[in-house]
Amino acid sequence: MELSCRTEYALLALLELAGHYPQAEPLQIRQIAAQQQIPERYLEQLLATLRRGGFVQSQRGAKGGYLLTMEPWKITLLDVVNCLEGAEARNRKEAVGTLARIAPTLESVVVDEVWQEVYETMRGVLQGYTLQDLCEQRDSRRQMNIMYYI
Amino acid sequence: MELSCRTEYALLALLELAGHYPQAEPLQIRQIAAQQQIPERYLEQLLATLRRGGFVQSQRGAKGGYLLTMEPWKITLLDVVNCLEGAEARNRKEAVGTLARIAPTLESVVVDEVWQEVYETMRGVLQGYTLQDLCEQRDSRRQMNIMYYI
DNA sequence: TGCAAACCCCAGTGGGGAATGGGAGTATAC
DNA sequence: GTATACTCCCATTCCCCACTGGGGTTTGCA
Repeated sequence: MELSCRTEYALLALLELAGHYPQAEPLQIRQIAAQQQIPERYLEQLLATLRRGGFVQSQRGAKGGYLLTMEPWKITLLDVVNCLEGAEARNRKEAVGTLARIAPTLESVVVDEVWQEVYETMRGVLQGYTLQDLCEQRDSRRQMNIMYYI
Repeated sequence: MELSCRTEYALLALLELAGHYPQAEPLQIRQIAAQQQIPERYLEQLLATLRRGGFVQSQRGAKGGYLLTMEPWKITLLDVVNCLEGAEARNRKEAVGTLARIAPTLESVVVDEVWQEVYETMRGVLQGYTLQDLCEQRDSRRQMNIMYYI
Protein backbone atom coordinates (compact mmCIF):
# COMPACT_ATOMS: atom_id res chain seq x y z
CA MET A 1 0.00 0.00 0.00
CA GLU A 2 2.25 2.72 -1.23
CA LEU A 3 0.52 5.97 -2.18
CA SER A 4 3.87 7.05 -3.56
CA CYS A 5 4.81 9.34 -6.36
CA ARG A 6 4.47 6.44 -8.79
CA THR A 7 0.84 5.92 -7.92
CA GLU A 8 -0.04 9.60 -8.05
CA TYR A 9 1.50 10.02 -11.48
CA ALA A 10 -0.27 6.97 -12.84
CA LEU A 11 -3.55 8.20 -11.43
CA LEU A 12 -3.11 11.63 -13.00
CA ALA A 13 -2.40 10.02 -16.35
CA LEU A 14 -5.49 7.86 -16.07
CA LEU A 15 -7.57 10.92 -15.19
CA GLU A 16 -6.25 12.67 -18.24
CA LEU A 17 -7.22 9.67 -20.37
CA ALA A 18 -10.58 9.37 -18.66
CA GLY A 19 -11.30 12.99 -19.52
CA HIS A 20 -11.14 12.08 -23.20
CA TYR A 21 -13.07 8.84 -22.95
CA PRO A 22 -14.44 7.32 -25.14
CA GLN A 23 -12.68 9.28 -27.85
CA ALA A 24 -11.00 7.18 -30.54
CA GLU A 25 -8.02 9.54 -30.75
CA PRO A 26 -5.23 8.26 -28.53
CA LEU A 27 -3.40 10.59 -26.15
CA GLN A 28 0.36 10.76 -26.39
CA ILE A 29 2.80 10.48 -23.52
CA ARG A 30 4.13 13.93 -24.30
CA GLN A 31 0.69 15.50 -24.04
CA ILE A 32 -0.13 13.79 -20.75
CA ALA A 33 3.26 14.61 -19.31
CA ALA A 34 2.99 18.26 -20.27
CA GLN A 35 -0.57 18.57 -19.02
CA GLN A 36 0.15 16.98 -15.66
CA GLN A 37 3.78 18.11 -15.33
CA ILE A 38 5.15 14.58 -15.07
CA PRO A 39 8.68 13.64 -16.27
CA GLU A 40 8.13 12.23 -19.72
CA ARG A 41 10.46 9.24 -19.61
CA TYR A 42 9.25 8.23 -16.20
CA LEU A 43 5.60 8.41 -17.21
CA GLU A 44 6.48 6.14 -20.09
CA GLN A 45 7.42 3.39 -17.64
CA LEU A 46 4.33 3.89 -15.54
CA LEU A 47 2.11 3.65 -18.60
CA ALA A 48 3.84 0.39 -19.49
CA THR A 49 2.86 -0.91 -16.07
CA LEU A 50 -0.71 0.25 -16.56
CA ARG A 51 -0.76 -1.43 -19.95
CA ARG A 52 0.42 -4.72 -18.48
CA GLY A 53 -2.27 -4.28 -15.85
CA GLY A 54 -4.90 -3.99 -18.57
CA PHE A 55 -6.02 -0.44 -17.80
CA VAL A 56 -4.81 1.12 -21.03
CA GLN A 57 -3.93 0.00 -24.50
CA SER A 58 -1.24 1.54 -26.60
CA GLN A 59 -1.10 2.29 -30.27
CA ARG A 60 2.34 2.41 -31.77
CA GLY A 61 3.60 4.44 -34.66
CA ALA A 62 2.79 7.94 -35.81
CA LYS A 63 -0.49 9.28 -34.41
CA GLY A 64 -0.19 6.61 -31.77
CA GLY A 65 -0.66 6.96 -28.03
CA TYR A 66 -2.72 5.55 -25.19
CA LEU A 67 -6.39 4.79 -24.66
CA LEU A 68 -8.40 3.62 -21.68
CA THR A 69 -9.58 0.05 -22.07
CA MET A 70 -12.31 0.23 -19.43
CA GLU A 71 -15.07 2.65 -18.62
CA PRO A 72 -13.91 5.25 -16.08
CA TRP A 73 -16.66 4.31 -13.65
CA LYS A 74 -15.41 0.74 -13.53
CA ILE A 75 -11.90 1.64 -12.37
CA THR A 76 -11.49 2.28 -8.66
CA LEU A 77 -8.49 3.96 -7.11
CA LEU A 78 -7.80 0.70 -5.31
CA ASP A 79 -7.44 -1.04 -8.66
CA VAL A 80 -4.85 1.50 -9.72
CA VAL A 81 -2.92 1.34 -6.46
CA ASN A 82 -2.87 -2.45 -6.58
CA CYS A 83 -1.62 -2.38 -10.15
CA LEU A 84 1.28 -0.09 -9.35
CA GLU A 85 2.19 -1.51 -6.01
CA GLY A 86 2.09 -5.15 -7.00
CA ALA A 87 3.77 -4.42 -10.30
CA GLU A 88 6.32 -6.98 -11.39
CA ALA A 89 8.69 -8.47 -8.87
CA ARG A 90 8.13 -6.03 -6.06
CA ASN A 91 8.99 -9.18 -4.26
CA ARG A 92 10.32 -7.78 -1.02
CA LYS A 93 7.46 -5.43 -0.26
CA GLU A 94 5.11 -7.92 1.29
CA ALA A 95 7.69 -9.05 3.80
CA VAL A 96 8.19 -5.58 5.22
CA GLY A 97 6.77 -6.61 8.54
CA THR A 98 8.30 -10.06 8.79
CA LEU A 99 11.70 -8.79 7.77
CA ALA A 100 14.22 -11.58 8.15
CA ARG A 101 12.43 -12.74 11.25
CA ILE A 102 12.50 -16.48 11.61
CA ALA A 103 9.91 -16.84 14.34
CA PRO A 104 7.56 -13.84 14.58
CA THR A 105 7.27 -12.59 18.11
CA LEU A 106 3.97 -12.25 19.85
CA GLU A 107 4.31 -8.49 19.73
CA SER A 108 5.00 -8.41 16.02
CA VAL A 109 1.89 -10.46 15.39
CA VAL A 110 -0.21 -7.99 17.34
CA VAL A 111 1.32 -5.03 15.50
CA ASP A 112 0.76 -6.72 12.17
CA GLU A 113 -2.88 -7.18 13.04
CA VAL A 114 -3.28 -3.47 13.63
CA TRP A 115 -1.52 -2.71 10.39
CA GLN A 116 -3.74 -5.06 8.49
CA GLU A 117 -6.66 -3.14 9.92
CA VAL A 118 -5.10 0.15 8.83
CA TYR A 119 -4.52 -1.15 5.33
CA GLU A 120 -8.05 -2.49 5.21
CA THR A 121 -9.52 0.93 6.00
CA MET A 122 -7.24 2.48 3.38
CA ARG A 123 -8.50 -0.01 0.85
CA GLY A 124 -12.02 0.84 1.88
CA VAL A 125 -11.55 4.53 1.12
CA LEU A 126 -9.71 3.88 -2.12
CA GLN A 127 -12.37 1.47 -3.29
CA GLY A 128 -14.99 4.15 -2.76
CA TYR A 129 -13.68 6.32 -5.58
CA THR A 130 -13.65 5.64 -9.30
CA LEU A 131 -11.90 7.57 -12.03
CA GLN A 132 -15.31 8.88 -12.97
CA ASP A 133 -15.80 10.29 -9.47
CA LEU A 134 -12.51 12.16 -9.60
CA CYS A 135 -13.29 13.51 -13.05
CA GLU A 136 -16.55 14.89 -11.74
CA GLN A 137 -14.82 16.43 -8.78
CA ARG A 138 -12.36 18.03 -11.14
CA ASP A 139 -15.14 19.37 -13.33
CA SER A 140 -17.07 20.88 -10.47
CA ARG A 141 -13.87 22.34 -9.11
CA ARG A 142 -13.18 23.81 -12.52
CA GLN A 143 -16.59 25.43 -12.47
CA MET A 144 -15.84 26.85 -9.04
CA ASN A 145 -12.63 28.36 -10.33
CA ILE A 146 -14.38 29.97 -13.27
CA MET A 147 -17.01 31.42 -10.94
CA TYR A 148 -14.27 32.72 -8.72
CA TYR A 149 -12.67 34.71 -11.49
CA ILE A 150 -15.91 36.41 -12.61
CA MET B 1 2.35 8.39 7.07
CA GLU B 2 4.91 5.70 6.70
CA LEU B 3 4.10 2.45 8.51
CA SER B 4 7.59 1.37 7.54
CA CYS B 5 10.08 -0.93 9.16
CA ARG B 6 11.29 1.97 11.29
CA THR B 7 7.89 2.49 12.84
CA GLU B 8 7.27 -1.18 13.47
CA TYR B 9 10.60 -1.63 15.22
CA ALA B 10 10.05 1.43 17.39
CA LEU B 11 6.61 0.20 18.30
CA LEU B 12 7.91 -3.23 19.27
CA ALA B 13 10.55 -1.63 21.47
CA LEU B 14 7.94 0.53 23.15
CA LEU B 15 5.77 -2.52 23.73
CA GLU B 16 8.69 -4.27 25.33
CA LEU B 17 9.25 -1.29 27.59
CA ALA B 18 5.55 -0.96 28.34
CA GLY B 19 5.50 -4.58 29.44
CA HIS B 20 7.89 -3.67 32.23
CA TYR B 21 6.22 -0.45 33.21
CA PRO B 22 6.51 1.08 35.77
CA GLN B 23 9.55 -0.87 36.79
CA ALA B 24 12.55 1.20 37.88
CA GLU B 25 14.99 -1.18 36.21
CA PRO B 26 15.84 0.12 32.75
CA LEU B 27 15.83 -2.21 29.75
CA GLN B 28 18.91 -2.35 27.57
CA ILE B 29 19.06 -2.12 23.83
CA ARG B 30 20.56 -5.57 23.66
CA GLN B 31 17.70 -7.14 25.57
CA ILE B 32 15.02 -5.43 23.51
CA ALA B 33 16.79 -6.27 20.28
CA ALA B 34 17.16 -9.92 21.23
CA GLN B 35 13.58 -10.19 22.45
CA GLN B 36 12.08 -8.61 19.34
CA GLN B 37 14.70 -9.76 16.86
CA ILE B 38 15.64 -6.25 15.79
CA PRO B 39 19.15 -5.33 14.55
CA GLU B 40 20.88 -3.94 17.59
CA ARG B 41 22.66 -0.98 16.08
CA TYR B 42 19.61 0.07 14.14
CA LEU B 43 17.38 -0.07 17.18
CA GLU B 44 19.87 2.19 18.88
CA GLN B 45 19.09 4.95 16.39
CA LEU B 46 15.36 4.47 16.68
CA LEU B 47 15.51 4.71 20.46
CA ALA B 48 17.43 7.96 20.05
CA THR B 49 14.53 9.26 17.99
CA LEU B 50 12.05 8.10 20.60
CA ARG B 51 14.13 9.78 23.28
CA ARG B 52 14.15 13.07 21.39
CA GLY B 53 10.41 12.64 20.98
CA GLY B 54 10.03 12.35 24.73
CA PHE B 55 8.65 8.81 24.83
CA VAL B 56 11.60 7.24 26.62
CA GLN B 57 14.45 8.37 28.79
CA SER B 58 17.87 6.84 28.76
CA GLN B 59 20.31 6.06 31.49
CA ARG B 60 23.94 5.85 30.50
CA GLY B 61 26.65 3.71 31.98
CA ALA B 62 26.58 0.24 33.45
CA LYS B 63 23.10 -0.95 34.43
CA GLY B 64 21.83 1.73 32.11
CA GLY B 65 19.15 1.38 29.50
CA TYR B 66 15.78 2.83 28.59
CA LEU B 67 12.56 3.59 30.42
CA LEU B 68 9.13 4.76 29.34
CA THR B 69 8.48 8.33 30.39
CA MET B 70 4.69 8.17 30.00
CA GLU B 71 2.00 5.77 31.06
CA PRO B 72 1.32 3.17 28.35
CA TRP B 73 -2.35 4.10 28.14
CA LYS B 74 -1.43 7.68 27.26
CA ILE B 75 0.62 6.78 24.19
CA THR B 76 -1.36 6.15 21.02
CA LEU B 77 0.05 4.47 17.95
CA LEU B 78 -0.50 7.72 16.10
CA ASP B 79 1.86 9.46 18.51
CA VAL B 80 4.54 6.90 17.75
CA VAL B 81 4.05 7.07 14.00
CA ASN B 82 4.20 10.85 14.06
CA CYS B 83 7.38 10.78 16.10
CA LEU B 84 9.16 8.47 13.69
CA GLU B 85 7.81 9.87 10.50
CA GLY B 86 8.30 13.51 11.35
CA ALA B 87 11.67 12.80 12.91
CA GLU B 88 14.30 15.39 12.24
CA ALA B 89 14.50 17.03 8.89
CA ARG B 90 12.24 14.68 7.02
CA ASN B 91 11.59 17.90 5.22
CA ARG B 92 10.75 16.55 1.81
CA LYS B 93 8.17 14.02 2.90
CA GLU B 94 5.19 16.37 2.97
CA ALA B 95 5.86 17.52 -0.55
CA VAL B 96 5.63 14.01 -1.96
CA GLY B 97 2.56 14.91 -3.94
CA THR B 98 3.63 18.36 -5.06
CA LEU B 99 6.98 17.11 -6.24
CA ALA B 100 8.75 19.91 -8.08
CA ARG B 101 5.46 21.10 -9.45
CA ILE B 102 5.29 24.84 -9.79
CA ALA B 103 1.57 25.22 -10.38
CA PRO B 104 -0.44 22.23 -9.12
CA THR B 105 -2.86 20.98 -11.72
CA LEU B 106 -6.54 20.65 -11.06
CA GLU B 107 -6.22 16.89 -11.16
CA SER B 108 -3.38 16.79 -8.67
CA VAL B 109 -5.43 18.86 -6.25
CA VAL B 110 -8.30 16.40 -6.50
CA VAL B 111 -5.99 13.44 -6.00
CA ASP B 112 -4.37 15.13 -3.02
CA GLU B 113 -7.78 15.62 -1.47
CA VAL B 114 -8.47 11.91 -1.69
CA TRP B 115 -5.10 11.13 -0.22
CA GLN B 116 -5.66 13.49 2.65
CA GLU B 117 -8.86 11.59 3.31
CA VAL B 118 -6.99 8.29 3.23
CA TYR B 119 -4.37 9.59 5.64
CA GLU B 120 -7.09 10.95 7.89
CA THR B 121 -8.75 7.54 8.18
CA MET B 122 -5.38 5.96 8.86
CA ARG B 123 -4.80 8.45 11.64
CA GLY B 124 -8.24 7.62 12.98
CA VAL B 125 -7.42 3.94 13.30
CA LEU B 126 -3.97 4.56 14.76
CA GLN B 127 -5.34 6.98 17.31
CA GLY B 128 -7.74 4.29 18.50
CA TYR B 129 -4.98 2.12 19.93
CA THR B 130 -2.67 2.78 22.85
CA LEU B 131 0.40 0.84 23.92
CA GLN B 132 -1.71 -0.47 26.76
CA ASP B 133 -4.26 -1.87 24.31
CA LEU B 134 -1.60 -3.74 22.37
CA CYS B 135 -0.08 -5.10 25.57
CA GLU B 136 -3.46 -6.47 26.57
CA GLN B 137 -3.93 -8.02 23.16
CA ARG B 138 -0.55 -9.62 23.50
CA ASP B 139 -1.38 -10.97 26.95
CA SER B 140 -4.67 -12.47 25.88
CA ARG B 141 -3.01 -13.93 22.84
CA ARG B 142 -0.36 -15.41 25.07
CA GLN B 143 -3.08 -17.02 27.16
CA MET B 144 -4.61 -18.43 23.99
CA ASN B 145 -1.30 -19.96 23.00
CA ILE B 146 -0.87 -21.55 26.39
CA MET B 147 -4.36 -23.00 26.17
CA TYR B 148 -3.57 -24.30 22.73
CA TYR B 149 -0.60 -26.29 23.91
CA ILE B 150 -2.50 -27.96 26.76
C1' DT C 1 10.24 3.19 -50.02
C1' DG C 2 11.89 6.54 -46.81
C1' DC C 3 11.30 8.86 -42.66
C1' DA C 4 9.64 10.76 -38.67
C1' DA C 5 6.61 10.02 -34.82
C1' DA C 6 5.48 7.31 -31.35
C1' DC C 7 6.00 3.30 -28.19
C1' DC C 8 9.34 -0.18 -26.14
C1' DC C 9 13.35 -2.23 -23.42
C1' DC C 10 17.49 -1.89 -20.63
C1' DA C 11 20.98 0.30 -18.26
C1' DG C 12 22.45 3.68 -15.56
C1' DT C 13 22.52 8.10 -11.64
C1' DG C 14 21.26 10.41 -7.14
C1' DG C 15 19.01 10.54 -2.72
C1' DG C 16 16.82 8.38 1.25
C1' DG C 17 15.77 4.35 4.25
C1' DA C 18 17.80 0.10 6.41
C1' DA C 19 21.32 -1.44 8.35
C1' DT C 20 26.53 -1.76 10.11
C1' DG C 21 30.92 -0.17 12.37
C1' DG C 22 34.18 2.49 15.14
C1' DG C 23 34.90 4.88 18.46
C1' DA C 24 33.85 8.63 22.42
C1' DG C 25 31.21 9.70 26.62
C1' DT C 26 29.31 8.23 31.20
C1' DA C 27 27.83 5.72 35.10
C1' DT C 28 28.31 1.52 38.14
C1' DA C 29 31.36 -2.18 40.20
C1' DC C 30 35.41 -3.84 42.16
C1' DG D 1 41.07 4.66 40.38
C1' DT D 2 40.69 1.57 37.02
C1' DA D 3 37.92 -1.81 34.62
C1' DT D 4 33.52 -2.69 32.80
C1' DA D 5 29.04 -1.99 30.80
C1' DC D 6 26.24 0.65 28.90
C1' DT D 7 24.54 4.86 25.88
C1' DC D 8 25.76 8.27 22.34
C1' DC D 9 27.42 10.21 17.86
C1' DC D 10 29.50 10.15 13.17
C1' DA D 11 30.45 7.85 9.00
C1' DT D 12 29.81 4.11 5.67
C1' DT D 13 27.51 0.44 2.95
C1' DC D 14 23.57 -1.59 0.43
C1' DC D 15 19.23 -1.42 -1.93
C1' DC D 16 15.02 0.65 -3.79
C1' DC D 17 12.56 4.61 -5.82
C1' DA D 18 12.46 8.69 -8.84
C1' DC D 19 14.38 9.94 -12.83
C1' DT D 20 17.46 10.15 -17.18
C1' DG D 21 19.49 8.33 -21.40
C1' DG D 22 20.50 5.36 -25.36
C1' DG D 23 19.23 2.74 -28.26
C1' DG D 24 15.57 -0.43 -30.88
C1' DT D 25 10.90 -1.49 -32.97
C1' DT D 26 6.46 -0.46 -34.90
C1' DT D 27 3.48 2.36 -37.53
C1' DG D 28 1.38 6.18 -40.41
C1' DC D 29 2.12 9.07 -44.17
C1' DA D 30 4.22 11.48 -48.14
